[in-house]
Amino acid sequence: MQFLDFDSPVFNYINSLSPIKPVKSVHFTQTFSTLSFASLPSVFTSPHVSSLKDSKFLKRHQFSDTSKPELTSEDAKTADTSEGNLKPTQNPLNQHTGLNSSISITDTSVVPSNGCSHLESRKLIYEAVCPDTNTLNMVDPFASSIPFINNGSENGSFRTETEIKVINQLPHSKELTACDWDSLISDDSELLNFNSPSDTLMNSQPQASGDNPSENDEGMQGASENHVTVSSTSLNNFEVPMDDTDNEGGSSLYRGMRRRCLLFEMTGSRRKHSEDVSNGSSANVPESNQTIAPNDNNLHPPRNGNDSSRCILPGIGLHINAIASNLVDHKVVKHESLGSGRQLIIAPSAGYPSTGSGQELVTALSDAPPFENDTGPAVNVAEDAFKARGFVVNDELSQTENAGEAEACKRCNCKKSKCLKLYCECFAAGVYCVEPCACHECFNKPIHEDTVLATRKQIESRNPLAFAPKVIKTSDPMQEDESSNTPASARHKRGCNCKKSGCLKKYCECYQGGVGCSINCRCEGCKNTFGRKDGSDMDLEANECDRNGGDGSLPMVLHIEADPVSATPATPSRFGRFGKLNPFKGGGKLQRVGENDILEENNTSGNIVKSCSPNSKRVSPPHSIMGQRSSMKLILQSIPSFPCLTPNPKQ
DNA sequence: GAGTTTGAAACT
DNA sequence: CAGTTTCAAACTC
Repeated sequence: MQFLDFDSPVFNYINSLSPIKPVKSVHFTQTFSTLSFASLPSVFTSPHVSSLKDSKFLKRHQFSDTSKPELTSEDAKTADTSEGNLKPTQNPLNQHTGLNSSISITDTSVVPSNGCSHLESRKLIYEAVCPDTNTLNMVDPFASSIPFINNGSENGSFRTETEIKVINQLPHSKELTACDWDSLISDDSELLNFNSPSDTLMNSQPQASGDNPSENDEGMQGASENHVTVSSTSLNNFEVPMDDTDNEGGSSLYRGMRRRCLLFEMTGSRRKHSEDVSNGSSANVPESNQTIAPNDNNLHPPRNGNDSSRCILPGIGLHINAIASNLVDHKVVKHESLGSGRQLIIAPSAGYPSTGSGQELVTALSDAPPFENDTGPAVNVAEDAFKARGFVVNDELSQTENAGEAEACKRCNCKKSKCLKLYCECFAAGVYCVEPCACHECFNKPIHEDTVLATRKQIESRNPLAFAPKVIKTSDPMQEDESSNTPASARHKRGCNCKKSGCLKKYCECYQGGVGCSINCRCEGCKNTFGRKDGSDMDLEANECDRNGGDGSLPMVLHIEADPVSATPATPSRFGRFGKLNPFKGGGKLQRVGENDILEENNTSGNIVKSCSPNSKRVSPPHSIMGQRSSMKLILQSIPSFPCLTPNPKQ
């Protein structure tokens, strides 16, 4: 905001577009962040998840990678040096923001700053497809959200209804169901709101993020130097050059948002770059993948991939480990992010977050000042930010962060699997291995993206839920047992098969996931403190939780109330990561995890995500964020609800 | 840090 | 689908 010249034509223009005032943008920021998280919808990878999904993933994850990856050593240097300037790629912001960009009044025609017109076309198609792929939505947390985001981002502008319509008209668009788009478009007002914030962001935000230097080298430079070009409305253009002076302070929020956006965009941009550069790096990717992910093709590993902190792979479901990792990553982000914020990208998970999450973190950090109530130490701020975002962040998370640095640093140690099997925690969690990993002959790196994706596909073909979150909340009456109201209501998707551990050690996935055993378990001598297979001892849970709470070693479990519509198990974790919810139902509003109040308030909608830690501790919503709630809601809605729940086998 | 245990994942 | 093998995390010392 500060950077913005309120008097500038651009600003005026923006104002005219949106009722929202810049000042409020802050809230939006969070909201936005939330979106990011939210972006991931649910999740289960369904068998359908096709390449599309993958592709999306790739993009995402590129985002994540982007943070570093894009930067070549050279870039990195420049970026770093310039970082002060906020390398921030305008692109990211711009593109990404596009999402928000209501402003984006944009012409659909706008060519992304990136300049990849053809890409865009692809993207368009892709977008169209995405909506369809309910499956995607369902399946890939990343994917679902991504499409929109990416689209917007890639295109550099968010599509307005008109745009959307146009898209529909596109050849591929036919795949889209009208409903899908409708849902997307459905609420203009909301959309506007949503956008407006972003607009603000756009304007206000400097591109601090250096996230995608590569991507936007041009854009960025231009952006930084230039001022917003409203004309095309493309976000990219739109961007206001925040000059180097990114305000670290207030703008920081925006910055965070941007980053997220950037991440998404980055993917796309990355891909573009990668295309240029690589083609062959990766080995064999099934055509399907390629076709599906037009952009995916040549992924560039950001520098080897090593640099990239974990990159989230597309569409992978949450993994118990992932959760922990995420936590860890987040933490890391905090520390690092404070500085430049690039590092943040790490989203885990999945993560989801991935990416999103990672960014979120970043955002949080950077944003922290604005949000933070208490302004405590950076850490606190970050945590607050998390909570504020409604992340899955729950106490557990906090605990984990506090306690678990070691945990956070955990990485895989694969010797023979090449990190391409589910044995590998990183791979299973949908993230690339990073340097901290002690793996040998690791193929789970961006550089081998194609291989990774191909392997993923293969595994999914064998078991569609292989990458689905392992712990899910079952509201299914059938499965639900007495424990249903407790965190234990979450259950391991497959159940454990413990023979000797008594389900009291982390060998047991149920225990590890902080959930009780269920009828799905074949365990012997179950003593799971979170809930025995027979349903007894739930009372122990509380105690256990408390105990565990201390170490925070156990992953938190999100509870998602069963969505009648989506039979898919809501993956707690995923949601948590991405914060998205089931967009499926029309109007369903996503709730922030952990904010019980909100949940209650919005319960009517039906889809609710709750975050619970195994501890059952209640997560208290950030006080300061109240205003944000509304924004979140807006966001949620503004996020296109995924049209069809029905899995679209066809990608 | 090395070795053992464990159970999921993968294979047959 | 069941049995076996492989694998890497969790655990123990």
